[in-house]
Amino acid sequence: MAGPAKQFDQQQALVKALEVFWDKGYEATSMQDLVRQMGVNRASMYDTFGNKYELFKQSLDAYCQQSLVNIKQVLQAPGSPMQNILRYFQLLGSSTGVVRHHGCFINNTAVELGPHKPEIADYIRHHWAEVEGLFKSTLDRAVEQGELKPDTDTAALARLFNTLIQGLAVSSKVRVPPESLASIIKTVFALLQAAQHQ
Amino acid sequence: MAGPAKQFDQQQALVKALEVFWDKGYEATSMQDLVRQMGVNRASMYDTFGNKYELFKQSLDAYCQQSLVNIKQVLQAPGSPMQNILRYFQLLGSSTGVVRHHGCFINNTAVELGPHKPEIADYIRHHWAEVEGLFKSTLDRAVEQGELKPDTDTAALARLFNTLIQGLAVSSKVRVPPESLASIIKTVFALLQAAQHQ
DNA sequence: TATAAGTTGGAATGATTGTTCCAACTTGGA
DNA sequence: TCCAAGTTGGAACAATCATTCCAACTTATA
Repeated sequence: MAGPAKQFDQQQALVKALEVFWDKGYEATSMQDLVRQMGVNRASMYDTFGNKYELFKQSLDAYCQQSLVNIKQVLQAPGSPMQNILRYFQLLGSSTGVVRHHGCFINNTAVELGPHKPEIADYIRHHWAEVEGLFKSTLDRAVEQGELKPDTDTAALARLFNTLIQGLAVSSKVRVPPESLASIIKTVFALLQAAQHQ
Repeated sequence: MAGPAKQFDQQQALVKALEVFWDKGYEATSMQDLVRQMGVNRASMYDTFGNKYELFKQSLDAYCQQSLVNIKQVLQAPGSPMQNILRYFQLLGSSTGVVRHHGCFINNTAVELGPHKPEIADYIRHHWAEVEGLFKSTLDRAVEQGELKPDTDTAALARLFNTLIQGLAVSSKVRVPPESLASIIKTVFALLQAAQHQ
């Protein structure tokens, strides 16, 4: 093979594309927007990433992988499993968290494209299954360590947590005050706490 | 005033427009789609509803009003307040409910337009405040009737319910099996039940 | 029945959409 | 130092976008 190497960093360009899709959504993002923000030539973009839809899927994939890394980092930290889960929810509501930032890209994509792109719906469903798996194994450790009662349905609780995250992400879209969102998390953990002492 | 009356039912046309926006979202819906589905002339549409954005807002308003009627009908039914709330969640997951249908139009709109149209974000935030108000007054009745402990934070619990609805609506977009969603609702109510006997 | 107000279909608008194409340029291997 | 492979900028593409405009038509009132 001859010819010059690409004049742009492929990974970095993908992150730029992700930011645009994250902010505007799939339909509202034009190739013009992408070319401008990515700082890459039109032809190079098509040559490297295929087309708008393929580029979008690659952006989604990058985001999901990073998301799993972030979740693991918090949930699998040493110390109390339940405290780790609580900390994860608190991070969501922090200034850099999904709730205060542009919301969650996966959430946006599920809503916008889920019903019309089965391929993307499947991808997200599987991603969420992984997320819930991480929550479940953390909850199982909590059971082992006596933080939760032995008969706890950890799988269902893990699904509840993910559903709650999606709900918080949607609420954040209309600028619900952070205190309101914090009170929701507090309520759930208080319920969980109370149910242990039955 | 002279001249012929409109040859179409304004209310009926609005419902048709709502269906299209509900299915495809704001950006992905073209005026062509609307003209076709509404069965109305292009010029009549602009004359009657203004433009695409105004038509969208009127669709959203119609949906929200109907939504409040539906919620009231279930929550304010005679009998146990907590049973009414449970029944509302079960209806969401039924064959005609939001979870199995195209999802919730308010949810879709919050995600797609919330961050970029403050006017719409405000509208939805206020609508959700009304919804939460309905849940809260139902929960307050539950406290009065001894179904919930007197120190229950009914406002926070009402917010939790709405957040949960939003989360379920998002999950439904990627065809999460209805049993999974049902198990989440079951878990929440079991937690609530358990916390009463502390 | 004549007139004016209002509605309707369809063409036309200019802007923007995603994508393709091509000539100019750059660089690795012989 | 050539040549071929590959990249780049920018023009060009047809299709579609939301919106406007106008002539033909319909109807309520006088």
